[in-house]
Amino acid sequence: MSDETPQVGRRATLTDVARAAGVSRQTASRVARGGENVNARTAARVRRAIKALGYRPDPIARALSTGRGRIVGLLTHQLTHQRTGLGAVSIMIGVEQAATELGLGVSIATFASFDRGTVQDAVDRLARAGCDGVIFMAPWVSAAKTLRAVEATLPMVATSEVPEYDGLAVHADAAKAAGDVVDHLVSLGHTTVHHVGGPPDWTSSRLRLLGWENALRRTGAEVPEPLIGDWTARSGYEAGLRLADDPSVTAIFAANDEMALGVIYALIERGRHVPEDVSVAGYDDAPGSDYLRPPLTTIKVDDAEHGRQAVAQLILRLNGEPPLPSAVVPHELIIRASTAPHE
Amino acid sequence: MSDETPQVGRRATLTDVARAAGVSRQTASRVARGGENVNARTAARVRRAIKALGYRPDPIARALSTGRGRIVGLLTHQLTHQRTGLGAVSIMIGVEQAATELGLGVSIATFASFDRGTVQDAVDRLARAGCDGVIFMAPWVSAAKTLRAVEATLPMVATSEVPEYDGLAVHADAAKAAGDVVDHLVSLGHTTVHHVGGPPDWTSSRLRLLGWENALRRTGAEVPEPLIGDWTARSGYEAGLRLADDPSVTAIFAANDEMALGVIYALIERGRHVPEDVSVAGYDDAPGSDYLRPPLTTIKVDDAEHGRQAVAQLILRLNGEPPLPSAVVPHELIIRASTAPHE
DNA sequence: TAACAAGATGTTACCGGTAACAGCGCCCTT
DNA sequence: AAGGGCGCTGTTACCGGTAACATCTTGTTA
Repeated sequence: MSDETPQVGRRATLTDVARAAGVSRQTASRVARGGENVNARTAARVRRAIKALGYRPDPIARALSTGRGRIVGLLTHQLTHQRTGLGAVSIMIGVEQAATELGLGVSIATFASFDRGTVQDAVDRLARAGCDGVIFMAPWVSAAKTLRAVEATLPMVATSEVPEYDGLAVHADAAKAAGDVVDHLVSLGHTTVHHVGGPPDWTSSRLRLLGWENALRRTGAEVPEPLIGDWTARSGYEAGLRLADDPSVTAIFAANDEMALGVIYALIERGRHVPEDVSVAGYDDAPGSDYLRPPLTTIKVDDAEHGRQAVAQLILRLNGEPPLPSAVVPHELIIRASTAPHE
Repeated sequence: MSDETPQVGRRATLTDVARAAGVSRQTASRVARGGENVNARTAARVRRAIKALGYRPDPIARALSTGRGRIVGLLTHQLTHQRTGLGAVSIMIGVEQAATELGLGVSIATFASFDRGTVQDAVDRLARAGCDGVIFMAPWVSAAKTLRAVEATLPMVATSEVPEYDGLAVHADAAKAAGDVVDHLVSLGHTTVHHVGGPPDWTSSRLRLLGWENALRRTGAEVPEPLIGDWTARSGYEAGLRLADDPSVTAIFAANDEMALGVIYALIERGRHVPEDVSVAGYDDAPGSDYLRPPLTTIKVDDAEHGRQAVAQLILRLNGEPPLPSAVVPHELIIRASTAPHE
């Protein structure tokens, strides 16, 4: 094994390359980055040396020198339940895929509570870690101030719509999706649709509720008082108990699949059949929702694509280019057996 | 606003602190790190300057200088379904919590397929990003070689047991957990327990199957041929169809909740009641499994704790200290209505 | 043919830390 | 009183890159 075998011993540096190619470090650096203003013959020689030595630039040194780390920060919270969990991990994977494709690293920071200080700590960690920009999974409604504070620290893209915040955000059109669910149920002959919403301080709750309400209004249907859950099946169950004994309830839209599960449980427990007596729809297309009894009508969003689009927007932002106008993640209404014609 | 207001303008550096305190940069550095061999009075002066200027060390510069990045790498794959998805995100959160507590950053890299090259690329990315060590979520059986390759690049802790790999790993005792399920079913009067396993190249499949088999053997029960699924509810459904018509089947243990869902769907479709005719148990305690009909008996593992323990082991490893012997994540059998006495 | 622009390369300094070593004062030995 | 060790502090160099500027060729133009 010769001294120059790649991967053995100390990693090759630019200085090694320069020496091997008989040029200055600076010239080697120029070639390594793309070779502007370098003679073709020289460049070829340097490239040969790079290959022979297995040289790869050290991102840390580069970051120190340029002040830019070529790292995307991922800021997310620690709730582990369904809504956040599975969607979040898919978004993360999308982010990582897109970032890697662009040669960027990904650092993560999480926060346990939604208050300003905690979040700011997390952003600071990312900033100090050399992140050039942040993708912020900020799911709660009153995040506007926090978002502005984060944006002041680092360029940012949010992964949800946030009221009173007009910075960059990539998101699915949750209100439209909720409207699709309502339209579907109305078209099945239901005169109105009841709603079991998520916690009011969550953006997704708010938008799903809004979309539900607007769609009902649009069709001229009565808008019943919504019930509020906390995303868990148990809270869905409790809401379901309250709806089960009201014979005018024939269609229920739960803001996520888990709560839909609880709703169905309660309905059945009270002797009402799904979907014969009551149609139930969810949101998220959680794994397994196709083999519930009955299989659940729900909304599916491509979360990985969500993550990829967020990175795309962030990169444009970092390069000072105008954002893509099309940054809305597509959704799809998946109709299954939990919703059926009324009467 | 004075020049010294923290957070305004350029971040304070060690040089700024040194100048403000009237000492050399080196002394300032010593104090910033803990103040060995520094006069108490001097140290106090430096600390005051640090506070006044809002100085915080730059991890990048430190990493360049020391060669250690104070970053934990998180290596995981891109499958988004249940088993990986939700468990993975919880482990990640645990990792991030523990790392943050220790003042470490977290970088992630994902890989799309299990082949050596792809995984090695991902580790390399982490290595170049300044990670000191890696937590590797390597869920497949034949990973031993890959693990050794990763370990050769960076100190590593795996989050699953891997056959023929004797490096550090933190994991739940999946075989024991599977045994607990079987024991529970046997104690209910079932003469044997059928199994719907996950893909054979997954460690968790293998261990759950092994634990199931051993427990049956131990109790002297017959060991029926296991059926193999792919973690999805659909595959559980298909397995369920094959078991449904065999009257000797009275208890089924599925290797995850999603497949259990499919199994139950098939059984009911074929007119067999759960749990009256057939008991079904799953694994994972997926959100909502408490409001399935019937609520699902399953195994719950504290994934966040899993992540925390992995970090703890990694840190010991990095410091050259002996690993904790107790690195087994506890699990819990959760008994619900999907399992019932036989006869 | 002198002047000058553009291309190619090298030199120097710097990013913000840390390590290694040198120097200085002081107290304690002997 | 000289020597030695210790506590504290400063100096210098280095980590692996990049930016800014200087220098030296060329080829082009007036």
